[in-house]
Amino acid sequence: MLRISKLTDYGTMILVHLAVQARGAKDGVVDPEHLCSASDVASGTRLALPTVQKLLKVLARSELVRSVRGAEGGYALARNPATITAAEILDVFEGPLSITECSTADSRCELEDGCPTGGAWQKINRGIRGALDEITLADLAHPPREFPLVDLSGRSSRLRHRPTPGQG
Amino acid sequence: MLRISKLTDYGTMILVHLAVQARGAKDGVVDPEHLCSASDVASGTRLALPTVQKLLKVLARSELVRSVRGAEGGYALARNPATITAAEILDVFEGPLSITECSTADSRCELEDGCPTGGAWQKINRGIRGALDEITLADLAHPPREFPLVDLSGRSSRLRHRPTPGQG
DNA sequence: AGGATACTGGACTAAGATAGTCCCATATAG
DNA sequence: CTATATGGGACTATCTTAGTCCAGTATCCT
Repeated sequence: MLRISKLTDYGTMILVHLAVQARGAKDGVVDPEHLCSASDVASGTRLALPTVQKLLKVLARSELVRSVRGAEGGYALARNPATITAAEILDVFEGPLSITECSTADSRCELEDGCPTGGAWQKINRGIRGALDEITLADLAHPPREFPLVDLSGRSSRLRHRPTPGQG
Repeated sequence: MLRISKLTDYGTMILVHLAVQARGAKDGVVDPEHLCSASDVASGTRLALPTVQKLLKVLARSELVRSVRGAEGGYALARNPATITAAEILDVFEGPLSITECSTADSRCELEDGCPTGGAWQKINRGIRGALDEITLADLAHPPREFPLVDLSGRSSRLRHRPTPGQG
């Protein structure tokens, strides 16, 4: 379905949570240095703690989130949300995005000569990446009313985020 | 990976094969009515016959390919390749594309109120679909030199299509 | 120093999706 | 009637994903 995985979806929620917290959603004080523990994020996003821990570890290894170890430690965005794009987020969780397996490192097209599609998928890739480069984490963290919520299909206009089972 | 499945990739190869055959690649005679049997397509694309049969059945149920049963039967494109978009092809094999599970029919967002991402993914969806609507099957069937083969990653610039195992 | 807190790294398992194959029924040409 | 082909669907092995858990390490505070 050309669909991102649930973990990527959850990871985006986590990033949004961090962005909102840094913006001072809780006490009105803007503090880009504000650290959130994994527990904070889990309760704030209603995701299961182990899952949140796993995803925060991945994020901390990326350039998007920084971490502080030890008591009173936690996680915070490493950069301004306006400079973090959806393309970067997908890269972190799903690797370099490409619509087909070729154009990745281990590409060995055994039908290369017989493959009549040429490089058209690359053009598609560029279009997709272009769309993803346009959206920033700041956009995602905006309150819904800032987006007109254009409904493409006449169905739901919200993300569906299920809490992971086994908690709560 | 935001990656399409192998079957979708194979299905696209099949469509390209049908487009090229109708264009008269074999004997120079343009014949939009030219029927290809599943065996023809399998040998032409070097994909395994059972896989090709399966995919052609899916395609025949869509509006993209028509079929003729019985001896001397086969498959042909139902429409001009220039009117078949990549978005349609993905729809056939992977269902209506949406980057997250919401905005599909069975959407029940249990965190709807707590979900702070608003409708931004919808914007991403629109961008992606826009890119996919720009590419037609005719583009895909063009010889490679018609596309500049812009290499996004400094790696391979061709699709990787592995023949299905179990067929010599 | 020592305990409490909290991130780090990786292993592990269950569930689901995917890829691929095969069988039987049906339709058509000769 | 037979050979050729599509139609529909079941079936299975394999891979990926989702989710959990454990042992290790760093830091704060008393």
